[in-house]
Amino acid sequence: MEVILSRKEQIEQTATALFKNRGFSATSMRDLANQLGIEAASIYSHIKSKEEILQRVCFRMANEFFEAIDQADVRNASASERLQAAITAHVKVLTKNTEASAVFLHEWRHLSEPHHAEFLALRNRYEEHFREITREGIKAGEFKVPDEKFAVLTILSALNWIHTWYKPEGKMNAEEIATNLATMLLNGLKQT
Amino acid sequence: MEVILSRKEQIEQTATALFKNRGFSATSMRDLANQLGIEAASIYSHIKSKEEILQRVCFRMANEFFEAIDQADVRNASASERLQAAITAHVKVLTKNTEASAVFLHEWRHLSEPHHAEFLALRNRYEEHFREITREGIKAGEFKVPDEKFAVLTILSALNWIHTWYKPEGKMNAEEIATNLATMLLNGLKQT
DNA sequence: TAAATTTGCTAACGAACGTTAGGTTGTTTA
DNA sequence: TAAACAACCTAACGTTCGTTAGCAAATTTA
Repeated sequence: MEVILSRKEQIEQTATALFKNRGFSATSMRDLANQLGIEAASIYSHIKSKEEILQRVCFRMANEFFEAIDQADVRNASASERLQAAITAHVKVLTKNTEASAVFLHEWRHLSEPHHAEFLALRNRYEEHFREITREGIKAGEFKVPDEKFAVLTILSALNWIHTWYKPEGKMNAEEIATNLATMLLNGLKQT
Repeated sequence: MEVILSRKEQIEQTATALFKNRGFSATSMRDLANQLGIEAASIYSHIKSKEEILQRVCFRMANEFFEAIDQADVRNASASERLQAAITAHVKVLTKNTEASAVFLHEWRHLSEPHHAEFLALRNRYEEHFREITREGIKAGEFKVPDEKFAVLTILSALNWIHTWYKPEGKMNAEEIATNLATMLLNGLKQT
């Protein structure tokens, strides 16, 4: 199933890989052009600036994460079930595109204002979704944990390393990874 | 208790803060000089190159992490107790110096060869310590987890986010954070 | 007090950077 | 078939980069 990419999408994809491996600042437009087999100046027929690429990747991924947990959220379920669903959704987005995820997680700080602030607000809103579920679980007595902020940071931290080692051809598929992680982390919340 | 720093140590410390906040590549020698109140060229009276600073920080931290788990390791103890000790030691190093920890965790990839390879070998040896404990715990039936590599990656991932939010003046001190995290993560390993 | 060391300066180097201007070629649309 | 567009080129711009050379002043050591 070959997907035909426009030149602009090719540039974005190649840049994403470079941004993941070397970082945004350490990737030059000449590096990127070289990888594409064209001249650096030619890239500017398709994009406005180097930062525009970063912006597009960061905000597209933010959207994907939001859509994933929105679709996965089941009302009228226990906090455990809801958190399990959110974790699974998060892991699926992470594993579906590890390179863009890495950029989303690490390179956003090179965004200039106002995009930088806007990104942080989005991220906070995303994390708030997890905090809300966790708070409910604490209130209902499902989770025994001193602080929901602390718990959520720990959970997301554990998840957000996946992009460094996940390979589609590895022995665990995304589903299994999600299940294992969700089980492990939920058990951690339940005990005292 | 004011510690008197040599000029070289001042440079290293200031550079570490900048490397954490903006990244190695996005920090220029002129930025660093400006922060120190001197000219960029003056820095070269004390160090050989920009990368030398990065090398010193990365390998000094690697040493600190090794020393911490070596001192903390208690033989003739259960895997749970040993892992608890290792987690606590790791967290203590992380919280004692969040800036150098951030550089250690994220900026090492800008090391050139052979330092880059040497660093990765050290990191692998460090993680092997955790894997060995976890393997033993699985064998002894203490931990119910499908794969020790997976478990260790998850544990260290959860720990290695601390530097982004930990503040010495926050409501949890390093000891409490370590205890909470160790409890949570160990419980995650024990259940099925 | 003489010598050595530390700490800083100004000036400048060559290289790399993101980006623009202006043009050519081939393909698609009206 | 003419016009519009997509995709790329060469050449060059102004800026910033890490770093070196050579020198000056202050402080420490012998």
